[in-house]
Amino acid sequence: MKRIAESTVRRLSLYLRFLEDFEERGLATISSDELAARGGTTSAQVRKDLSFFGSFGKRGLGYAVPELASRLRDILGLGREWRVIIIGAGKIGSALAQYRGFTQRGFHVVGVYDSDPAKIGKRIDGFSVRDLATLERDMAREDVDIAVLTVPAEAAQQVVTRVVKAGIGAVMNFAPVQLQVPDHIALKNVNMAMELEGLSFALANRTGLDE
Amino acid sequence: MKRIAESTVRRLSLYLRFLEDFEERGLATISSDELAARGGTTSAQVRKDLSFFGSFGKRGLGYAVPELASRLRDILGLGREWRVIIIGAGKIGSALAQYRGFTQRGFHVVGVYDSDPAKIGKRIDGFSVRDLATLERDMAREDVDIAVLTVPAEAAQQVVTRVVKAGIGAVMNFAPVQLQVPDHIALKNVNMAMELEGLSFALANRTGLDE
DNA sequence: TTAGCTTTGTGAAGGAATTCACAAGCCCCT
DNA sequence: AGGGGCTTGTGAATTCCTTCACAAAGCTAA
Repeated sequence: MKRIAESTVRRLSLYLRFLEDFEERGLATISSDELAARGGTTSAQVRKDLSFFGSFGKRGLGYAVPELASRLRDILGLGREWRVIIIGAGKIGSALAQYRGFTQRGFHVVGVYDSDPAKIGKRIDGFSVRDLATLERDMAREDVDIAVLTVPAEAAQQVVTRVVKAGIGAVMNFAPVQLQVPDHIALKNVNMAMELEGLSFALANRTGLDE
Repeated sequence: MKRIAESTVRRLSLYLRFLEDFEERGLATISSDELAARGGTTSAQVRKDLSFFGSFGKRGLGYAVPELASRLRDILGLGREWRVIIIGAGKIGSALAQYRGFTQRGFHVVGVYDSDPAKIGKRIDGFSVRDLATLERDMAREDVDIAVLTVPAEAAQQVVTRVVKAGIGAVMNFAPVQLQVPDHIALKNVNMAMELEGLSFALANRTGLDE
């Protein structure tokens, strides 16, 4: 398959959310134009994005809402449950562990880890925080697809090396460092400070930057 | 000034973090090559990014670490304090209110709001959660630069309209909706679900997508 | 002072993503 | 059955971003 741009995948994700909205409201079809208006993009962009994966619409009519939603879920791999561990039971890690949006979209948190003895054993939303030392043993026992890293920046590289070695497929990194991982591992960085600095730049330079 | 790409600003933010690292360790100069290696990019990219704002290096030598760091802070508007309000005192909002990284980089949280009577008045890390109804009155009294939105998706557009009307300059939106704001308002979306779906896509399609 | 090594700054080239624009297809109405 | 009105799917054009490649400059050492 042709390489799909990151930006395309992000938009597919957006489209899906709108489609689910429409689905709930019982609408049968939607046009690329309507989808575009919701997502702040253009109808050509919507059609191009979808065209990478096939042609799902009917000319003159638009897209069948439930069908397109279902196709997008397939494309995005949301048909199955992904098993997630959260490493780092601090503020952010705990908030994420309790975040309902995860489960709603098929991301099932199976474990929360920390290396701080004060946190190990604590209960967070039904999970008992596990000792990071047992990570490898646990991962050998239970399948884990995605690791969410909410550890301090200094520890992040070391931890990611461990989860990669233990066979993780994807990593979501909240630490403000650029992690080194092998090419076949999917890596996403979420960096609050960087986002804020983007806003700061815009404010300082009075540039609108609506995404 | 020429329009600066979003991606460039993100990288500047990264570079700055590395420079601060180097600064702490007392290194005097750094080359575009070293900066690039840290940031997972190329030296040409680093030089091009910087070139939009001037020429800060010395040929044959590289960049003076403290000087470049200081220039980047200026460019990113980190020389001053930005005043931030958080709207939505749920899990994520509370975690952000307590997030030290904000203050460390000059983002000063001046208020936390909610409209739920059960949350109003509660203390979060030194703040008493304010009634959202008083938003406009408060904003007229105290300068606010940035609003962080951690409200439910259904409420987000309505709330953003209010803060924009009240004179906000920038918005960081955690709700999984695409907000409509005037062109002159800077808007950043942080969307956990979208990031996860990016990973899901990568896993489902076995595509490495190191950013 | 000059030669040799290094690294910047930047036009030009190349590549990637978005937008344009239109033929092809579908539906409805008469 | 044919015409009119819409909307898709997609090559081509365009715009935006990254990479190349090299002249210009600085430093060191002899």
